[in-house]
This record gives sequence, C-alpha cells and structure tokens, in this order.
Amino acid sequence: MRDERRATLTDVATRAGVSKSLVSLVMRDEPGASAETRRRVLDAAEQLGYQPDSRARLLRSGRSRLLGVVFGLQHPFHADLVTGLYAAARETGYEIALSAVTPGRGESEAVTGLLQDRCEALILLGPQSSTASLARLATRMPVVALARPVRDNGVDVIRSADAEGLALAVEHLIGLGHREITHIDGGRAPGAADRRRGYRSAMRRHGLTEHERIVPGGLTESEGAAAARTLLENPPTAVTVFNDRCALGVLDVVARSGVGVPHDLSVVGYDDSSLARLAHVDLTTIAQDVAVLTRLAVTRAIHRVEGAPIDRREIVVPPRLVVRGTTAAPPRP
Amino acid sequence: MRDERRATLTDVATRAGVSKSLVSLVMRDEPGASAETRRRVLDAAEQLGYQPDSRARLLRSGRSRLLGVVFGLQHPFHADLVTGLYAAARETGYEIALSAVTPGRGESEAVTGLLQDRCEALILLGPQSSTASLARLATRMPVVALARPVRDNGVDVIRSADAEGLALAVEHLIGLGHREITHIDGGRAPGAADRRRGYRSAMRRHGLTEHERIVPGGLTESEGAAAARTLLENPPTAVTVFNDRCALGVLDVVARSGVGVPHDLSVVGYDDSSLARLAHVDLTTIAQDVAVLTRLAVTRAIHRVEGAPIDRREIVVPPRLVVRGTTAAPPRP
DNA sequence: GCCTCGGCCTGGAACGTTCCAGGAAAAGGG
DNA sequence: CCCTTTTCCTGGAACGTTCCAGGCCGAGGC
Repeated sequence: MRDERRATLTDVATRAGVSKSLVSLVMRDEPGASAETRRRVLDAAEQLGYQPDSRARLLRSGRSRLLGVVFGLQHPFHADLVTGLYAAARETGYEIALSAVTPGRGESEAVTGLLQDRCEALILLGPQSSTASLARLATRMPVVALARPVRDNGVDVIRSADAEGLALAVEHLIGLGHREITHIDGGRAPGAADRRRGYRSAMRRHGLTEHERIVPGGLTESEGAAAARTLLENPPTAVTVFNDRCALGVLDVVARSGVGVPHDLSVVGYDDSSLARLAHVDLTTIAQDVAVLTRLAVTRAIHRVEGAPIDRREIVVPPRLVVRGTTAAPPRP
Repeated sequence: MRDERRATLTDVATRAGVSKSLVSLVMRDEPGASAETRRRVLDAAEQLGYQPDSRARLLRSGRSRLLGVVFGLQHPFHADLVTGLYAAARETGYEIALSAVTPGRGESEAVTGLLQDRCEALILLGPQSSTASLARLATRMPVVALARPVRDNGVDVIRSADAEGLALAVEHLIGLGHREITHIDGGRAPGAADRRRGYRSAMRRHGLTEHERIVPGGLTESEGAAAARTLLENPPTAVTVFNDRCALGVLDVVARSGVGVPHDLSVVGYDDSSLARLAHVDLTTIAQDVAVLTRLAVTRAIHRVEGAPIDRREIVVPPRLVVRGTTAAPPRP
C-alpha cells in the first residue's frame, strides 16, 4: 500500500524526455540547460515528488558538505546557538547534522555518530572533553570549539571575551553604586575560569579587593539555587552569576526568601539566552553575540574544509551588556 | 597535511590478498569465510584504519536504517523525549537522525532535510503541522506523531492520556480539599484540547461546575506569567497548568506577588520535564512516561518500516501524578 | 569412479548520483 | 559560405558498497 519506490533521476529524465545528466544539472541549478527544458524538468520532478538522494549524491561527489554539530540537549543557550548555526549555514551550501549529548549519551558517542555520517568538519558547543582528545580529533578533521577556550593549535576556537564580559558586569554594578559584589562561578564548566578571572581583575582594578568573594555555583538552575542559599547567609548587594540558567536558580531562591530584586539585591546573568529575555525574568545579563559567534563558527569550519589559508586559530568576540530589570542602585544603608 | 583519502574495501582486499566481496562479508560478520582468512582480513582492515562508508553501504543495500526525529529546540520536554528516543533506539540497529525546528526553520523544512537523508520513518514530536499535511506525508513513509493526537488513519500516534492526566491533577487537588480550581490552558498547542476537556469533565464529575474557570495560557513561560497576572486579580486556591514551562511562569509571577505557594495557591504542572524536578522548583506535575512513550514510538516506527502487521494506530499511555512541593491543602477561609 | 553437496571464494552487476568528454545544432565572424 | 564559438544536450564511467550467480575443491554417498 505504500512506497512504489522513490523517484530517481532516471525517472524524472524519462518523464521529461531528456537525459539524466541534464536533470542532474537542473536540480543543482547549474548553467547548461535552456529555460524551456529547465521548466519541463522541474515540472516532471514536481509531479513525481522527486527528492534527490543525498547519499548517492555525496558518494559520487566524494564530499558530504555536512557540518557536524555536537550540542547539549539540556542547555537553553545551546539551543540558541544551534538556531544560529542553522541560520548561518543556510546560504553556504553546507548542511548541519546534529548529534546530541544527553545524560545517557556522551560526547564521544555523539562524535562517533557524526564521523560515520562522513561529516567534513565538527563544531562542538562548549565541549567537555579534554584538550588532549579534542586535539586528537582535530588531526583527523577540522574541529571548531564554540564557546570554550582550548589551548591547542590544532583546533579552532570561536568564543566570547568572557573575562571582558564579567568586567562589563562588574563595572555596570559599580556604576550603580555597588561595592559588595559577589561572583557565583561555574566550577569546571567551559568558560568558567575566564569569567572568574574577569571578575577578580575588575574588582581589583576598582580597588574592591576586600569585597572580592566567589561562591561555587555551576551551570544549572539547581546549582544556582544552592549557591543562593549560601549567599543569603551573608548577602552582598549584588551578584554576578556564571550563566543565565544558574542565575535563574538564584533569582528563584532569592524571590522566595523575601529579598527583593533588584532593590535589595542586583543580579547579572551571562549568555542572554532566551531565558533571560522572558518578560517575567527580565534578567540583566551579558550577551554573547550568538549571530556573530555562529556565523564565524560556520565560516571557519568551511574555510578549513576548503583549505583556505587562515591566520588566527582563535577568534574572540566582544560581549555586550544588556541592562534589564534585575539591577538597580544598592539599598541605602 | 590532512587525510590522504580514506581506505576502501578494495584497499583492504588487495592488502589481504582476497576479493572485495569477501572483505565485505567479513566486515558484516556474515558466514562464508574461513577463520584463517577472516583474521587476515581483519588485520588488514585494522592496519589501514578502514571504516566502512555508510553512504555507499546504505545506497547499495537500499536501506538507511535511519529514524528521522523532528523536535522543537526550545522545548525542554522535547529534550527529554529526544533523550529517551536515543536510548530506545540504542539496541535496535537503527539510528536517530535529528532535525530541529527553530524560530527560523519550520517544520516542513526540518522534514525535507530528513527526507533527503532517506530516513525510513519519521517521528515527530508534538508536530504543529495540519492533520492534512501529516496525512500527506504519511502516504510516503511511516509517520509516528508523539505527544499529539492526530485524527488520521495513516499516521501512528503515541501519546499520553491527556484528559485522564488532568483528571488526576484535579482529583489530587480535590483530595486536598480544594474546590476553586482554575485551569490555565495551552491554547492551540498539541494536546491542549484534551487537557482542557479532562479538566472540564473532572470538575463536573465532582460537582464543581460552578468553579470551572479556564484562563488562556500557552506553552511558554511568558504566556504562563501573563496568565498568572490575570489569575491574581481574582485568585482561586489551586491551578492546573497546561505544561511545566507555562507553570514555571506562573510560579514566578506568583512568588513575586507575595502569594505563597503552596499555602495560598497550589500549582500543578504537566509533563514532569526536567524543569519540574529541579530542587528549587519542586513542581507537583503530571508525568508523561517518557521512557515508555519513546520506546513505543521507536518500536512502532520500526514495525511499520519492516511491514509487521499492526493492530491499533494509536497507543495511549496512562500518565501519572507526581506529588512534589507546590500542592497542599487550601488556606482556611 | 561418478555425482552431489557443502564450504570457501571470486567477478561483475547493481544502487542513484556527479563528472567528464564530446556531439549536434544554432549563432557569430571573416 | 565555411570556420569557429557558444549553447544545449547526451552517454558512459566513476564513487564504495552489497548482492547474486557462479566456480573450484574436497568429502561423502551410491
């Protein structure tokens, strides 16, 4: 009842009364067919519901034109990045192949899947793998790490200037009059070290060394919530948080404890993920420029694949402060 | 500096001094080669770092053994489902190919991508497409709709008993002593109609017709927040919400307004997505059995592909109440 | 001793594309 | 009017597999 075999190039060709080579041309939108024939071919293809078989196509051309993307299913910011990657790949002639990291499916498994699909390059979102294993992978094919610094010459890195981002956050708070500014960090998460460093040096630069305080956090809401509970034992007037997700946990615990945001406590997140933009969250945050990051990642991957000469292995994109409703002047003492 | 062409069957064959057909046999672990030769071939393959080319393999065998999955990148519950699908596919010999729906990439585009990859079946998570277009798709290949009812005989449906789920929620609240129970609905979202119906009939069944009240919501946090603002003008003692994401928005607005959860207001979500389980959210919710739903979806898709005889087009999985911290007895008047 | 039968192996034809070399006809150039 | 160029088109050889039809050889049955 189903499937009387999918239509092939040959089917379309006989129907349109031309050779399959010509149909191939037309389908790929290459010159070499008259407008008239082109229309006939397209009509025939339409009628047969013809869909090119990418396997055969790629087998023959020896190329897959596939960019493998490894992402964390549970991270809203990754969702934003993947959205950007799809958009960035749109007009390039390359396609995105997704492979998710889940609680039951590790990064190496995700990568293996993409290798069997013969991806030509890999874009890894905030990879957790060791530098060594990333480096090993990079000897086999172009690898772009997105949103995580990697100290290895083989892998390309596209990331935000995380230290600078945290400086923006701290300076915004200082501008509002804060001095007691605590940082809730991301532990061993990608980028966490840089953000910690940015916080520290900004505090020092402004002579607030004595108020420097770092509370261990993490990259999830529950880690943020836990950190907030610690924090509230001895609250500062402002807090910068490793990322938006973690900040959400903070906000939640803070709101329940009766401390008012932003009047008693200012909170700054990081990422400007879709979470932060939600009207009821309205989180002041440091925006990573997703459009730019993803565009750079895709073009870098493609350049590597095509062997274009490339100057720097690492591109650092400046982040941007987005002021929303969770920051204000500190309470009058 | 990279990739001096990957090894092929023929390379292995000449190295081992046998025909490529034989190598093919050995690689697929089929009978027809002596132990001795088998070892020689495997050695040669090992030395050359041979990896079979799945494109060629699938092209020739006419099968892709690929299950296409279309999911919404922004939905945490979809993330949970995808996680389950990966797990369910693990031992089946089929692989999962992901295609995301994003703000800039519609469902039909996501499907087209999978069609070109020659997926053998499609699993669509809460598809938004019209019944008609799903039906059309289903004439070309097996289609399984997950978590959305579809009134068409061509497409398989695996879903939770949503009406029943809402009855569970309402009855739990009634058991606690509530009578003023409002429902915040999901508008036109998949499953919303069933949940609305379940709420209504449960209220009627318990003689609470006069307290029946439905506030328009949606499937995102911000829609939940908006609904909560409406709700608070004239608050009930309990509210059942279309899904966890929406409930999160409700919780947030409620917490900020000084109304205590659960003592002033009980809240029940839907999905038991990872959001609900977060310690600081601790949301009472109706769990969809992700493990069962995803296992059924995968096996159903495979059965269709393999032409096994199948009785019912639709499988309805009972949901389950998960009591956490957002429900309690109503305040003493 | 001949026939059959298994076990092991080979060669070549697919699969649905793209790519390349070329050919026929129309268009331009002297 | 002939020669070149361009435009449009065709046929067939790849790509790396799997699948099918067989071939060869030794063992067993009559």
